[in-house]
Amino acid sequence: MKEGPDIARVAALLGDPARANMLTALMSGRALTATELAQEAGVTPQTASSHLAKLEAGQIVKPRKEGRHRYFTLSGPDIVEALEVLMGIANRVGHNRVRTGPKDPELRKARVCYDHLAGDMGVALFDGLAKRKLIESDVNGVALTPAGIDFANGFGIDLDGLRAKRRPLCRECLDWSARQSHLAGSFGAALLDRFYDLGWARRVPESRIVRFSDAGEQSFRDLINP
Amino acid sequence: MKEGPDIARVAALLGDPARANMLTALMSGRALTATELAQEAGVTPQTASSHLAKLEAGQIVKPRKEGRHRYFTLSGPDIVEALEVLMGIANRVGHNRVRTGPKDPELRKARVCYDHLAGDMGVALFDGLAKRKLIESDVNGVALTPAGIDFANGFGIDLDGLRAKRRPLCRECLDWSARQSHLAGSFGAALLDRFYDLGWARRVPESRIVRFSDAGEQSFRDLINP
DNA sequence: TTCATAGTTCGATGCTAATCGAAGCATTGA
DNA sequence: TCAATGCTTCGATTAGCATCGAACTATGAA
Repeated sequence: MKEGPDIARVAALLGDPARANMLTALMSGRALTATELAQEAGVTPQTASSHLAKLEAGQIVKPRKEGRHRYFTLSGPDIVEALEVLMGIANRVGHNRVRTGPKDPELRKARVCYDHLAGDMGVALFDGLAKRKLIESDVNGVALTPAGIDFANGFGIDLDGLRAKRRPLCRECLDWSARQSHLAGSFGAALLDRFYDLGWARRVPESRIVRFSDAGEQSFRDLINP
Repeated sequence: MKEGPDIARVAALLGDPARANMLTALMSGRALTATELAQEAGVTPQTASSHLAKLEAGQIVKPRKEGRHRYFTLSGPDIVEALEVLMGIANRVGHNRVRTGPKDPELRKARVCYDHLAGDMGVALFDGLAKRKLIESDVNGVALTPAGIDFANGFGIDLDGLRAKRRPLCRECLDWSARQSHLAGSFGAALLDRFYDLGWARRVPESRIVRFSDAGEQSFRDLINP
């Protein structure tokens, strides 16, 4: 008999198109209701309910009851990690969904990865901050330099507040479309929040796309390439 | 319509018990023949052939023809990464098939997990490095401390060379015989290579067992418990 | 109370895929 | 040439499961 963790059981849960669509939608970081997830997956509420029951039993998602809604979130960061790795593989071997809609180019350019910026602009942000020596990447991972700390404070980010949380400040996250690192962690999330607040960009509803205004994109370019 | 990489297709390939068994066996890093993989998976050669054809079409494994054998290997380090992440999730949510660990005591003591050390000694290595504060583990994973970087350089490991690769330097890999973490990633692999080079240990052919010499084991104990 | 919405359960259906026996190639060795 | 081994293809069987219509429960609003 085989020993060890039963990866087939977990992988099978991620291996159904409808469930994969739901989980991908949850990577936006928002909690979604059962009905919303049904729409995301393109199935009826009954089918979605069956899938969600399976995902819940397998502890892939966590439900939270609120009024007559049930909101679902991913059960942990390891799920996000697994989905990202699988996306990387699917991308490498060319398993892309055949019908690449009009959204695809926008998605590759700038999208939200859980709560931080990914896509070409996410990678550009990471590289730009590194080139300006605001972040520094050593064997431990990424960290803010002293200059980076000054920058963050000047940019309106409450670093002390972020540090109080358990979550790491900076973290690399591999981008499936660009195949390079972008900036994750609470600092990465805070940066994206500031972009929203400054009006540089906004979320396109019902998708993971982050759309920059012309002026916002110019400001962004100035930021990373002064 | 949905956009992005088709993770369901990849996940479904990993989501069948027979295929998952084969892939887990290939994590030993050795190339295995179709018949060997059939035995590992506990299915007949015909069934295994069908599975291998699917895995090959999905570019999860790579075949290499040699005489009248076909040797299979995993198609890339990202596959290993995916399997490791899935193992971590499966363990976290308690999806274990485990009743008993590896029966062979030697296998339980020290074996290779793809390319790094697993088993009791793998766990001891992880704990020892942590106790010496050479590695540090936070919510997002493991990382080398500054002292760890010095140690690695002094131990003959080319960290800059390792970092040039896309593969993560440090990663926790859950040990299913000891049920604790051992050290994976390129640094974990480099450590095991050094053990071989230093003559501390060698691979037992035709198995995943790593056999330490008496002197080698003593040096290993000194390393992790100075 | 009555109606509307959110979500689930049940049952039927239909499709996919895993499995293995039997037979067929292909390579190697005698 | 013949036999043995490694592996694949074919065909039939089976089981699981995704799907949805219909009916049911629960919450909230009028």
